[in-house]
Amino acid sequence: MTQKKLPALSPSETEILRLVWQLNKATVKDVCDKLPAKRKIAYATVQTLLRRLEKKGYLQHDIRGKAHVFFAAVKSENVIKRSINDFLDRLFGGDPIPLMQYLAEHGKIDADDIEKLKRLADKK
Amino acid sequence: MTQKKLPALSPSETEILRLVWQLNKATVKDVCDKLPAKRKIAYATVQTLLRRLEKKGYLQHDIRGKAHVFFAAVKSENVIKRSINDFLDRLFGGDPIPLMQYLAEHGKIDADDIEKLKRLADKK
DNA sequence: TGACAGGTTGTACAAATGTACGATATTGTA
DNA sequence: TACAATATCGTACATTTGTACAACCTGTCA
Repeated sequence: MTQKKLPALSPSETEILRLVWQLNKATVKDVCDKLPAKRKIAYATVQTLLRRLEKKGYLQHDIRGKAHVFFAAVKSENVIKRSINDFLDRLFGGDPIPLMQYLAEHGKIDADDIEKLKRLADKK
Repeated sequence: MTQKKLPALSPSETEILRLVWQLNKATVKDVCDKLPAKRKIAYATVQTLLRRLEKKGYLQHDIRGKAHVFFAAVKSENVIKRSINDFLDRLFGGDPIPLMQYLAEHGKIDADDIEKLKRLADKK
C-alpha cells in the first residue's frame, strides 16, 4: 500500500525533509529557523526545496492564514530505509559492517550505546 | 598534509571510486566487470566517471599498453569519513544513533558483530 | 477600507550529473 | 606492415540541483 516509487531525493531535499519530519508541521519560516546556524541558505531557496518536495510527493500542505503549512506525506521509515541502502551500496557495496566499525572507532558511539543495540539485535 | 578540499563526489562517482579502491588498480574494463550485475551502465559512462574522478583529484593513472590503469590518489579513510558525516548530517542531523539502530533492527548486523564493535569501542 | 508586512508564484539560470556517441589513436598479430 | 580489435578523447546533451529575484497576492490592523 505504501507507494514505492517516489522520485529520488537530492541531498538538499533530504536535509529539508528531515526538518519537516522533525517539526511535524512547518511553514517555510519554521524550516528556515530550524536550519543549523552554519547552513546559510535563503528563504526563497528553502521555499523552492519545499515546493519540489511536494511536487515529488514527499510533502503536502494546508493553508493557515496566508502561509503554507507543510507536512510529510510519506513515512520517514521508508525514506530512511531507502537512503541507508543507497548509501551503503555506493560506499561499501552494501556491507554495513565497515560503517558500524567507523562509527565505533570514531567515538561516535560508545559502549553504552552498543549495549542497547545489542539488546535490540538480540530481540530480533 | 592530506589535501583537504577536494571537490564533492557525486553518487555515481562515489560508486566508481569505491570499485577502484577495491581493485587497487583498474582499467575502465576492470571497473565495468566489477559493477554489480544489476547496475547497467555503459563502458563509455564508466570512462567519463573515471575521467572526472581524475580531474577532481581522486584518481591518477599509469599507462599500460594502450590502456589507462587508474588508482586512487587519496586515502579512502578521508573520503569515507567525509561521506559518512555528510550523510549523517543530512538524514539525522548528525546523530549516529538512529543509524546504528536501523542497522541493528533490520538484521543487517547481528549480536556477534556488535560484540566485536564493543571491543573496538572499549579500546578507545 | 486602505496600506503593509509577510507570503506565494512564476521564472531564471549556471553548474553539476548521468549518460553516451563518433572519431581517432595504438597495439598485437597474421 | 597492414588490419582488426580495443582504448581513449572530444564532445554533446537532457535533467537535476542549488540558488534566488521580482512580481504579485492577502490577512490584519489602524
